[in-house]
Amino acid sequence: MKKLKSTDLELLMLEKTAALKTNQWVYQLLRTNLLCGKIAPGVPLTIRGLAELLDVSPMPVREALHRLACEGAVEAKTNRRVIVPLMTAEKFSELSELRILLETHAAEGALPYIRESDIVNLERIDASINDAVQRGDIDTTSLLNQDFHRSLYSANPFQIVVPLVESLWLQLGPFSRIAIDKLEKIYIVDRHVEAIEALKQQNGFGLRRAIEADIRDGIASIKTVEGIHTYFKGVA
Amino acid sequence: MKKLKSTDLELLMLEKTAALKTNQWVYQLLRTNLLCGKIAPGVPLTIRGLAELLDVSPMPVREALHRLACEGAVEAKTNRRVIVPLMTAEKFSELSELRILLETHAAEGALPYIRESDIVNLERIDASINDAVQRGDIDTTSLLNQDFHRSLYSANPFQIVVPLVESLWLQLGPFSRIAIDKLEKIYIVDRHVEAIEALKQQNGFGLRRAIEADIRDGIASIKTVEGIHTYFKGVA
DNA sequence: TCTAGTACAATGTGATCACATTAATTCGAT
DNA sequence: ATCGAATTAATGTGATCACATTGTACTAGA
Repeated sequence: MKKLKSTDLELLMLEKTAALKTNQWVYQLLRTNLLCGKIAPGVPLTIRGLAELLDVSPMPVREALHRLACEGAVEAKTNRRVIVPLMTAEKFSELSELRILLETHAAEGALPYIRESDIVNLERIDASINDAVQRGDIDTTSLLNQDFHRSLYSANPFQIVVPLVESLWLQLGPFSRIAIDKLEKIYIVDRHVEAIEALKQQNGFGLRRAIEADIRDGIASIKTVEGIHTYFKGVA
Repeated sequence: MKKLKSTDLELLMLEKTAALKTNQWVYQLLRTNLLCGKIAPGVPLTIRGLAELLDVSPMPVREALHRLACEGAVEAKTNRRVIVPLMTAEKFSELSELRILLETHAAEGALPYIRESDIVNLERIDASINDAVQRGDIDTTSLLNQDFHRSLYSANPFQIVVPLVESLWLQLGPFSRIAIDKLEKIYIVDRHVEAIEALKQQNGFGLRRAIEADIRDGIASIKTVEGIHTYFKGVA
């Protein structure tokens, strides 16, 4: 079996605009790929390897990896290996509970600040999501889904919780991808529509319910950790 | 009025043991000082300035500041200034609510894993806290108080929430110091004793109540943001 | 005295190098 | 052929430098 190296990764690339500094570009790129689950747990991520792959100096990569480690997206082992941490049933359960705890709070906290333009924007994102689901584009679905949640919570100008939630997303990382993958086939209720409806009615309780249900739908599609592992066996 | 510079800071130092790498040492040192409120909001923190102050190369400082920025302890402005962010009433309120939300959850999640030795340890820490309070040592009180909470939550081996909570502590930063400062004078109920009692009785609800009360006691001692600003006027 | 413009100093970023530590490979003994 | 030791390659960290950008100070003009 061929040994995996950083340079063997197949990453989805972002173009490096002139406005974006190199470190930001590297960070965003790695982050996006982690959120989409393009980097499987266990693959060793090295500074020089990624620098070569992205054709940049090691310095911005070093910075990006440190930040991602701080956010829990990657784990710096005691030896010199940096990997996407493996998932366990307990960890997955705890992460999901925290998502519900923080995101229902964040949604309710955003409710008073929601304006008409925010609702229009959320509806636009949800339409894009449905579009991506139709096309079977999991990466885009995953990223847009996070956009929806982030946009909602960010309506509150005194928002503290978004970075915390993003850390949870990063830690769930590859596995939210599985949820979406399976969810395509059982997409019965659009919880986003429920959430938007609650926003229009200024219904805090309904909003919490919709957000919680949205998260739980994802959880439900991954019943066992075994399911997770078989999934990655299939990918790798 | 004399302009503040990084090199004018009066930091409480940690000795640099051989086991500790330079970057860890710098990070821990800055972090500790931020948690104790030794670095006032608005003071410009520069890489080279801190490097000179700590007598290390700019590189570990660069790394530490990036990490602290990622954790919300410091804020990198769009221009080139890095400062401890200013506090607002809304921010303080939101941070406090999140503390209650996450820490009551964390405490309850740790409850099933609490062993006799954990309780002994917590009692030992609480005794040290009372000791530090007697001496009027605010810095130690503040750090030990965080130790108490962290030790409790960390009893759960599948803990995800501790880094998130630590981020909140860092963002509250200087202001928890005020709470403790004032709390010394009105230390009527020791919520930590209540929490330990609930642990002994495996009383989840009581534990949540004790943790929430502990946090609210701190909040109550800072009634207005005006109080915060006058506090720092007095210090600076 | 105040303001604007210019020159100077300081800063963050990126790059490259040296070094100690760790992983990987090779080679030899059994 | 297999296992273990020694060698070699690779990695993260720390240091230093160059450069573009930004803050600051000084000066000249009104």
